[in-house]
This record gives sequence, structure tokens and C-alpha cells, in this order.
Amino acid sequence: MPEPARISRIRPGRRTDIRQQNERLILDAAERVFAEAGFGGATMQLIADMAGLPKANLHYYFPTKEALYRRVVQNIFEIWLDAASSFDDAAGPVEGIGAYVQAKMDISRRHPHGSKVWAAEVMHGAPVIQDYLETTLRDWTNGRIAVIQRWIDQGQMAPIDPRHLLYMLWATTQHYADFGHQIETLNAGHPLTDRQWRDATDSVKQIILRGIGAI
Amino acid sequence: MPEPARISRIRPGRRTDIRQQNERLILDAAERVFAEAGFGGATMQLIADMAGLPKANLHYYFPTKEALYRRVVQNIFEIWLDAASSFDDAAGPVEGIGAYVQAKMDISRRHPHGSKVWAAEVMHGAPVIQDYLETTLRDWTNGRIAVIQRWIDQGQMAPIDPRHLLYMLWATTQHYADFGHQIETLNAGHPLTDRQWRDATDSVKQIILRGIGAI
DNA sequence: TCGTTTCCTGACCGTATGGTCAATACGAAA
DNA sequence: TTTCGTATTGACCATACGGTCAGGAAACGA
Repeated sequence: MPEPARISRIRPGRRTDIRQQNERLILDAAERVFAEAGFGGATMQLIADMAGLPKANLHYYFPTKEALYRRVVQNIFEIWLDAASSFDDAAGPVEGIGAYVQAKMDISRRHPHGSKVWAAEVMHGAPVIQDYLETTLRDWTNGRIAVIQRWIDQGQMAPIDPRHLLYMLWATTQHYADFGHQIETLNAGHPLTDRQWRDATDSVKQIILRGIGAI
Repeated sequence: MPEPARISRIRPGRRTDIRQQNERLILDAAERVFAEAGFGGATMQLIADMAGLPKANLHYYFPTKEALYRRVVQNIFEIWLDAASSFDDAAGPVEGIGAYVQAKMDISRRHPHGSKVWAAEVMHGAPVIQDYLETTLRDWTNGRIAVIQRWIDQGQMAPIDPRHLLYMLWATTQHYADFGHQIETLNAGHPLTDRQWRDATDSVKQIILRGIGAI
């Protein structure tokens, strides 16, 4: 079974790369359009235009609008879960929650569209990713609850219900992506600067860490 | 100019009351459908079915889908702003913010659909209520910022950026409505009980009030 | 009873959208 | 050059949706 020469990475024009490249192009455009218009408001034509491809080409790579949407949501979910690592290898709440807030605020800044698509999906009753909620997310949550409970038992923070602490972390950090437009409007119409993002992150960290008696 | 006998309240079949009654029926159904399907995903037919009226009847009361949607969003905005009063006549942050959290959590529980419609509207760039954001909301926000700043100056709480505190209040309380489905899933599929809502409210109050050094 | 206003609704229409398909172009191996 | 799998795309179709309208039914005042 002779392996074919794998020079894909070197010559971008290669077969497989065309697929990857176009799929990425489409997924990026789709994420943006789904975020701005919602699933029902998004049209394949709009996504195609934004990706710079003819509409029929979209259906070559993704059979249906639903399939494309599913992929977009899955992508986000993975990014979202990756921030978990910040939590795991931490000695205490100051370090762990601080890093988690930092990671989630960075995601909110770098993937605002994805965050919105995720939010809309959940708001609509999670028709597409309900199984993820019931498996992956539930497991992840329970794991984190255990960690927080250990911190409480060790006296590193006040006895707060870990569940509500998690909800507050999610809500607060994702708010800067999902309600970014509102925040921008209240910021004289300007997007937050680097400094403002730092201030926001620090404020969130500070209030929560103080709030749970960790500092 | 003799006033006509105003027995509207007593005889529900009266002219004006039919209008009010049907408008309410339609608005309630619309709020629910818009929340669950988004503006683009909602159909007049679905709203009509949920209201128990023929589709053409909807267009008799509301000329277009957009007009209906606009009314739904405005309704929510007013409810949302009413919680402001909790803030105003308070001596300090413990009382003021405590009451505000309470009010907003109550709204999240009692008007989850409205909260979602609002969230979706903002996420999509507020195409319908941008002017409200720039006028009413901005004024309201600045007023509240002034109040918080006064509390800080009086040493009743730590010097937190009032803006980020407000965002945290909004994010956290509305999360229980907008992400209610996720919370329910993580609650073994059951809606929160009275007690769980109380616990949630207390947790939020506690963390934030501690977090800003008010208690 | 009559006249007027409001309310109701089935049937209909134009358009936009998701999706299909057949024809074609392209790139790489033989 | 030929062959063959992959990629591309304009044209097309069925459907669903927002919105219209004409005709009629209630509701009310006189």
C-alpha cells in the first residue's frame, strides 16, 4: 500500500486543499450571516455572495442549509469547550476562574459571530445540538462543579452554589459578544479598544473573585 | 361633549374591547413564536394558529410582519425599563442593586419569550430599535451610572467601573431567560422550581454585592 | 328597521428561497 | 494524449411565505 506523495501542504492548489479552503471560506461566511440574520433570516445566496462563490457551489460542499448550520454550531461548541483547559490545571479559584474568564473574554472578542449563533441556537431550544447539551456539556459542567466544590471544601472560597457561579461566568463573558452591538452603542458607537477590553476583563474577574470570597 | 357610557370593562364583547382583546392574543402568540423561531423563522401562519385566528385577521390588526414584530419588541422594552424604578429610590447599593436583581430575575421568569426576542434583536444589530438604544437606553444608563458613581464616592461600595457592573447585572439576570433551555437541560430536564429561582436570585445578589464590596 | 362602521375570512397572487441537475471545466495520473 | 474523478455553475423547479382583496357578517346608533 504505497502512500502517495503528500505535498498537499506545500502546493495549495492541490485537490484536497481546494476542498478545505472552500469549506473554510463557506463556513466563515455562514457563521457571519447566521449570526447577523439568524437561521431563518439567512439565505444561501447571501452566504454564497459573502464567500464569493456561486450558490450551487455551496450545495456541492454542504448538501443542505441545515447541514451547513450544524457544522457552524459544532465549530463554535469546540472552541467554547477548549476554554475548559484554563479551569482544569489550576490550584485555586483565583488562578482557575481568572484564567477561565480571560479565555472566555478572548473568545468573545475573537469569535463574536460564533457566540451569537450559539446563543440563538440555545434560545430556540437547541434543536440541533440538544444531544451535545445532554452529553458533553452536562459532563463538562459536572466536572467543573466538582472542582469548584473542592475549592469550597478546602476553604479557598465561600460556599456559593457552583452551578450559579458557572452560569454567571458564562453569562457575563458571553454578554460582551452577544450584546456587543448594545455595548458599542453605549460606548458612543465605537467598538471597545484594547484597553477597554482589558478593563472589562479585569472588572469581571475582580467582581466575581471578590464575590465568591476568593480574594 | 357627552361621554359615552364606559362599560367596556364589564361587557367584553364591546367594540373597542374586541380590538384590545385580539391584539393581546396576537401579541402574546407573536412573542412566543418570534422567541422560539426568530424573526426570519417565524411565519404569520404559525402565529395565527397559535392565536387561534385566521391569518388574514392578523393583517387586519397589524399591517405587516415587521409592524407586529416592532410592537412585540417595544412591549418588552417597556417592561424591561420598568425595573428601573427599583434602582432609583434606594439609599445604597445593597438595597438598590438587590431590588434591581430581584426585579430583573422576576422578569426573566415571567417573560422569558420577551427577553429572548430582545436578545435576538440586539444580536442582529438592533435593526428595529436602534433609536431606542441611542436615546432611551443611553439616557437610562447614564442616569444609573451617576447613581452608582455617587455610591462609590460616598464609600458605600468599591470603585468598580459602573458600566461593567451594569453589563454584569443585565447579562446575569437575562441569562436565566435567554439560556433557560440550557439551564433546564442541566437541571435534569426540569424547569427551575420556586426554591431554585430563589437560590439563583440570592446567589446572584450575594456574589455581586460582595464583589463590589457593598457587603 | 335601517344605515354605518368595524370586524372577519377564504381565496388568491407575486416573489423569494432551498434545492436539483445536466453540462462543462479542470487537474492529475497513465 | 487520453482517461477519470473532482470541482464548477447557469438555468431551472416546486414550494412556502407575506400580503391583498372582495364579499359578507356582526355590532352598534338612530
